[in-house]
Amino acid sequence: MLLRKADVVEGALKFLDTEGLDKLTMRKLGAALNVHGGALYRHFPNKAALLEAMANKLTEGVGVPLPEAPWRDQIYVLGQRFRTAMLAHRDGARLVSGTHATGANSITAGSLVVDVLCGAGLAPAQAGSLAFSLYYYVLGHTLDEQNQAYTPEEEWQSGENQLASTLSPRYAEAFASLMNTDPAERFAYGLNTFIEGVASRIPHS
Amino acid sequence: MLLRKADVVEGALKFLDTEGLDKLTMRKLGAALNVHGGALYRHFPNKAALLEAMANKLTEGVGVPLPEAPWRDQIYVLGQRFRTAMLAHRDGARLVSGTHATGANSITAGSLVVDVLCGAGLAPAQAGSLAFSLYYYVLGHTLDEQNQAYTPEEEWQSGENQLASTLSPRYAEAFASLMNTDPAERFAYGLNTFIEGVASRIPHS
DNA sequence: ACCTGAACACCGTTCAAGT
DNA sequence: ACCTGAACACCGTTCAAGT
Repeated sequence: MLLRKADVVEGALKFLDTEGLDKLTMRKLGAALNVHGGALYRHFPNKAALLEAMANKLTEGVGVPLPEAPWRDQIYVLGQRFRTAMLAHRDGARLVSGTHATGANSITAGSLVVDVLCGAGLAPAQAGSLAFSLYYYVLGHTLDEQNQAYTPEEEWQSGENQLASTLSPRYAEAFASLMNTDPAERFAYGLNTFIEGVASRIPHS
Repeated sequence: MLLRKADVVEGALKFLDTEGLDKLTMRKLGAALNVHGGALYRHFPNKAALLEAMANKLTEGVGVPLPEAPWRDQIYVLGQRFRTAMLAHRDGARLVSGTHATGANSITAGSLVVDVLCGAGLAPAQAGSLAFSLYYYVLGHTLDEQNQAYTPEEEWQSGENQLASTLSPRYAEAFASLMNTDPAERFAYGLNTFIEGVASRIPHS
């Protein structure tokens, strides 16, 4: 029953799906792997390293080579890939957001974005800046989506809605319509809006 | 030496500046206020409620009425206000990102953004969607800024840079230039790029 | 090399009892 | 009403000792 590093990461991601990130503790994960909590330190120097390895595993596919296409489509695909990867596991976005994103996968993905944007006509400095902007948007959106998915409906209702409607009828309408549209649709809308912003930065296009 | 709710929040924000969010524990905050940790539960039902009150206090000024101006300028000001508010305290962005943003201030700020965008010609549903996009960008950017400010330079150097340069020279160049430009400038660039994206969503403008 | 068992130094939270 | 003192049920992490 000896464990390897990859077994621990795999088991941790499985644990994540069934129990959630809040319950992922070294002792409980150990128990799920039929091992004491302390034994996990033979494979990872600390919990943060485990979480980083999990996040890295989660975003594995994001940086694979892109099919030839116009730059807008390529950026769109990269954003969609990143979101889909995080949604593949419960609390995936929170897991990724909590790590330092210093893993190999985020680097290859980031360099892909930069390459695409440079190919579109942007200077490297601007491409890098906008690559991070894209990252913030996708991560933030997916984080919100996933939090609401696992949050009881009532809680959101109580806090936001009642205050909103007394404050600004337009805000109430906007908020209500947000709750009624598919998150994937909202995500795509924001992603394309971002892409149009990027387009405005490209010289003479 | 009796404490009021506001005293606790104020003391907690002061503690945040000197010690950081990671060290902000009920016991230590209590000690800083000359009180035992358990006493804080007379003022807040739990730690999450304290953090939410802190985040709410932090973002107090974001939602104050805007001077008359073109919508682009108004959105720009709102983004700048939000970033500035979070930067005003150590770990301010992390504090805000950890709470459910259900406070009164985030609602007034959000409704301001929606109102401005609707005034610019957007439908409420789209305005709401883009208001969240803006929120994700500003929060994500400020989070990164603030994390790097309190992170030893070496750590970033080791992980990112060495891998990046072997992977893609353009990415390495982009990354290096990012480290050498003022965060405020990068923030403004991304914010204006977002605004141009929003502009592309406005009918016949 | 990998794991157990037990400990250390903490957490958030609760609650009788004091003032 | 607010606080103390002490406890409960946990954490991450370490480390001798086992196999």
